[in-house]
Amino acid sequence: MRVAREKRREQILKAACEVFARKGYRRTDVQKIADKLKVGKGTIYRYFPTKEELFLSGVNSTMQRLSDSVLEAINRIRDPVKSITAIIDILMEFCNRNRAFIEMLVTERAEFKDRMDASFRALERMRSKRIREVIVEGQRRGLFRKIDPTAISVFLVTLLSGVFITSIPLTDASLKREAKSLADICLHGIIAKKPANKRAKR
Amino acid sequence: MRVAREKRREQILKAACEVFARKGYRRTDVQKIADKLKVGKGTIYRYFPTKEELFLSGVNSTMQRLSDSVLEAINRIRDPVKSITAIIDILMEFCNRNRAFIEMLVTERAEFKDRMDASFRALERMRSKRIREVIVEGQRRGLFRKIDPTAISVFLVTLLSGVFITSIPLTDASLKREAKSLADICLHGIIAKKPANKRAKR
Amino acid sequence: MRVAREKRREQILKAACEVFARKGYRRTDVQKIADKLKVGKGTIYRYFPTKEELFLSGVNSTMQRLSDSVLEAINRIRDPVKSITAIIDILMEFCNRNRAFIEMLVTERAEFKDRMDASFRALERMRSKRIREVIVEGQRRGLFRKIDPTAISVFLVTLLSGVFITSIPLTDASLKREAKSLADICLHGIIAKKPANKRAKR
Amino acid sequence: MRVAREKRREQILKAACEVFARKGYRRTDVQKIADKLKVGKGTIYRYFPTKEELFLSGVNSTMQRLSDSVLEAINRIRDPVKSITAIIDILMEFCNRNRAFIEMLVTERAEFKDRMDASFRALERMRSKRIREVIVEGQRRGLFRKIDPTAISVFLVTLLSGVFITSIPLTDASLKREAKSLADICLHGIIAKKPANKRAKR
DNA sequence: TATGAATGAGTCTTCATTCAT
DNA sequence: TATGAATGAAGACTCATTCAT
Repeated sequence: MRVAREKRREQILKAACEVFARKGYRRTDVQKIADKLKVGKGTIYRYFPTKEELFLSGVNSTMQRLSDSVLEAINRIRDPVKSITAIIDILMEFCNRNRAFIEMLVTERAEFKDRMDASFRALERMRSKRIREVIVEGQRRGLFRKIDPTAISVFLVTLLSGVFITSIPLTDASLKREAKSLADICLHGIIAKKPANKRAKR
Repeated sequence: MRVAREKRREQILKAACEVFARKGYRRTDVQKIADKLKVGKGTIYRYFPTKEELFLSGVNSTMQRLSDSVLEAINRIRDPVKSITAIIDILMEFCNRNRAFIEMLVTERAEFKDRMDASFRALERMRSKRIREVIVEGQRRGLFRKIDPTAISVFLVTLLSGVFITSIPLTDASLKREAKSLADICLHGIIAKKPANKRAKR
Repeated sequence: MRVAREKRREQILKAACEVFARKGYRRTDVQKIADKLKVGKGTIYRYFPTKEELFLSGVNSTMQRLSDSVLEAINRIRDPVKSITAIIDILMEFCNRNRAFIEMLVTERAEFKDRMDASFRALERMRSKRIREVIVEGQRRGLFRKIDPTAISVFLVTLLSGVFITSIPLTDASLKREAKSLADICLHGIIAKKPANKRAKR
Repeated sequence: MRVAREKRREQILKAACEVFARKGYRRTDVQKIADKLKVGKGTIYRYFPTKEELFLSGVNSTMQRLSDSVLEAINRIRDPVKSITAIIDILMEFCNRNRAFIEMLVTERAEFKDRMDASFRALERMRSKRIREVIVEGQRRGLFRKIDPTAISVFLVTLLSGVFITSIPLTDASLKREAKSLADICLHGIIAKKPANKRAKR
């Protein structure tokens, strides 16, 4: 069945992501992706020169989407506190929606260490650079504690990475709740603030 | 070269972990492990029935070690605040020491989802159960904020998972420093605590 | 782009020969031929039922041209000595002009042994039959040595075959020169003719 | 069935040459070679990393043998005239004995133009260099006509190349006869030497 | 017990050919 | 008539596992 070029490309990418996500890169037979689409194996190779390219295309396009929405939120929201909350929110939602994809991403790290880390790290660096800006701005406004901004940024990236890989299927409602509590603890910590005199003694 | 059975088993396990860690499960050729040990391939199969078994044995034994030292710390330390700090510390040190292994673990998730998640989740559940106990105890003593203990436990597991995968090579000194700052933010949050009247408004 | 059927056929044949010559039969992708002509792949199949047929058509038509010009020369030239010279000349010029094609022919032998040798040998037999006639005529007139005409014919065919495959790019001038010296040695041999008494002693 | 390493290598090379010779490089399925040896396909890949390498190894080892025996003859024989005869003789015998291989060689030229021509041309150059020396020596002794030695060498190489590809199965006896007549014509030419009265006496 | 040669199922990739548009 | 998207058979190569020595 003939289909417009760009559309077919999208179809293949989507199906491939699903199968890769479910089985992992190595265990995925290109034939399986073809079967899923009820398409000949050759068709897939008309659109992507190798299995690897297919995989990486899926990864990159999804990563781009994520990165874009995080950056957009940071740029849109003026309040640093809300920015932090928003980032956690967006990431959790993304992870929940793309659970399968995340699995894929994780695999990829091991498989494509070399070829991938480039684009991967690039995104990461950009992300943490923006996050750092948010932090510095928050400190400037006296909203955030005056500790090394890098330490905060490392903390956030670590937490966000954790969100990335621990994703458990959640309903929309419980997702919101969980994102909220994560942000809350992230912002206020675990320790009870001793009322009058004694602050957290550290 | 004849060696006591148990010792040889350990040797193989160690070499296997190293190679698996570097190349990933699929990309690791059993021959490579044999080469590394200067041993025939058949020898390896005399100790482990399949490649998969070899891999899983490596994972389990290492995970067990990690789990043990975390639990030991929790059991030993009576102060909940110090427990939190200690857990982060231990985990970071472990991850720093076993970077290669972590890579392996990560791969594994995708590869062995079915066979592995059992033992994996078991550890995780146990770990978060103990962490939960620490939290509840902390709240009982008025040290921790009175919020849903599950929320805190989820927060901590998420953060620790992040530690798990974002591991970057660190010197012992900087490792300590980073663990400390992570624990600090974890405990006190990001928000500046407005002194007298105004609390963090969120 | 509509073109008269016969003309289009020629175009395809020409392009195909060039590509086949450069890459060899197996390594030639029909797509490449289509690309070269800026034509759809299907179009080619409208003119030639299979890739093999396309290839063989190219071979046959070129071989026919060569064979025709050799025979024409033999028929036109009445002097057997000049005939020999002419044959060498024509062949060398042909090989020089169709170097790429020759490569193709050579490949073909291995690829199409069965289907091809028929037409190939046919030409060869015909050619050597004519050459034999030239020789016999030369002997009748006392121009050629009275040795087994078959031996001479075998010698010539062998030499000509050598010309066929050793073709090196030559300018027109050096081609002429080389053809001349080849013919010269072919006619007079290598051995110095001892003047007075001692003839070539063999 | 286990076999000594070197011996197995030879077996594979031999079988491969035969199959390649019969079917051509491209049409040969490595499986076929394995079948012929009643061996697993993997076994072949234990000895030769790729099909191409297997092919080239066969070519090179045989070419080496040929080149060696030609050079040996040239070095051994002191009489330039006999050298010429010997070269033709050796080559014809070699071609007759290795007909299948020759087919393979011919294919190779087209398939491996780049990778192969190196070793091919090297041999060729070496061979024609030695042949040239024989010619110059013959001229020095007044045995050969005083024409450009390069012309003679080109003539001989062309003729020998022709021998190479026109090989037709021959009995030992007819082979000897044919080699003899080829050398004879090569040495004395076709033209009858009209002295005074006596015709070419042969 | 230790070895490494042998095996062949499993996969990626190519490309001649078909056929809906 | 011309096209080029789709197809799937064919074939190179890998590597876990077996087993004779």
